[in-house]
Amino acid sequence: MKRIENEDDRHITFSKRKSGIYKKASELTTLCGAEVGVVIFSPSGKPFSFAHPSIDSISNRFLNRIPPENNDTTQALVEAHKKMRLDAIKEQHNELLNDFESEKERGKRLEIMDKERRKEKGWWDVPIESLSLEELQQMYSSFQDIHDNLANHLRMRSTFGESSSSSMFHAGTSTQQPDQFP
Amino acid sequence: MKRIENEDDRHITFSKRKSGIYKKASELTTLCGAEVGVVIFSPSGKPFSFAHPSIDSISNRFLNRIPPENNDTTQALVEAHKKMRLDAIKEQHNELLNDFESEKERGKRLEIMDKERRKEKGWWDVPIESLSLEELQQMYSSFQDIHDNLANHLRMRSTFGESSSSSMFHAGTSTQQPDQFP
DNA sequence: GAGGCTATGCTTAGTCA
DNA sequence: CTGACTAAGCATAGCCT
Repeated sequence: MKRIENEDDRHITFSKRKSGIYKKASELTTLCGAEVGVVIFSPSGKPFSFAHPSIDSISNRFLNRIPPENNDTTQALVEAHKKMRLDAIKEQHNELLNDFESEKERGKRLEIMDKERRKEKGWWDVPIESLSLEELQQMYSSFQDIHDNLANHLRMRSTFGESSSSSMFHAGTSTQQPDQFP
Repeated sequence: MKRIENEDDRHITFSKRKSGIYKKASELTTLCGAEVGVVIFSPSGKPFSFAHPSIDSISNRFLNRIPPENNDTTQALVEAHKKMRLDAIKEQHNELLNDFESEKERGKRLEIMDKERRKEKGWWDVPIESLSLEELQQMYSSFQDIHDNLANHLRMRSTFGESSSSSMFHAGTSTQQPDQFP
């Protein structure tokens, strides 16, 4: 499976397969009741897209809104869209563009904050769900080290009392020594 | 062709066909050099997505910008019915919405991580020497809990495991890779 | 939930209109 | 760019682990 070099063949294949994907997508919606959106850029950069039940429904779902109307058939939606006045679409388009831009900037801001906080606060303060298996394993062994560390400390204290000399020992500064997970 | 009524069958079909669509999409990119993005909501409302080369690349292309960083690795983030053809503005409109949704999804993800991180104030990052024996013991058992928690998590993952290796598909939980641990 | 298996039917490449 | 046609190949429903 590799790139089709002949230009005409490539275009034909693109068109046919695009239709094929649209069909698969619609079948998924009818069979499973899923909502599907597809965006495709042709090799020449032309944009195509498909969505069911409608773009609005899918975007509303993203925006946690209640769909204003959800009983429309796809055909009806297509007709409705065709009937929409050009300037109305353009207006919405521009509005969306603005929203998209601010949303994108917000995302960037959050991401930067995220990274900075991670630097400040340390590697352990991360939601477990978002970690890969390897990262989780590393975290596990790191905590094991800390755990052992604390155990030693407790043992020392209860044996020799408060005689700790090194003043600024932090629990979390243990060195990483990846152990095998049982 | 109609909705599958049996719930189990419907879920299985959904999962298989989703993979099928992802495959078709990736084939389209390799055969024709197209860029494809797919967003799917399962019948239960769970979001899935697929994109090649990446969501960012596609949205940047749409915004006529030069991609800030173009890693060709396939990423996960994000189909159909009889073919319907839309005019160029409608298509652009849809694409913008799709990209907007993806961006929103990403923002939401980051925000959730942010909140979760805010909740926990890093209570363990305290000099051990400054703790009383009692506090130290509490800390010890807390770390034991975390430790056990991680162990459970690891066991669950390695048993029922998310198919974490194939990076092309993801279940909408997170695409964010945390920084590497020390 | 994931993956293997098989018969069936659908999709596709190639070609022409 | 779309439609039709055919042979070959692929996806999938259903069933099982």
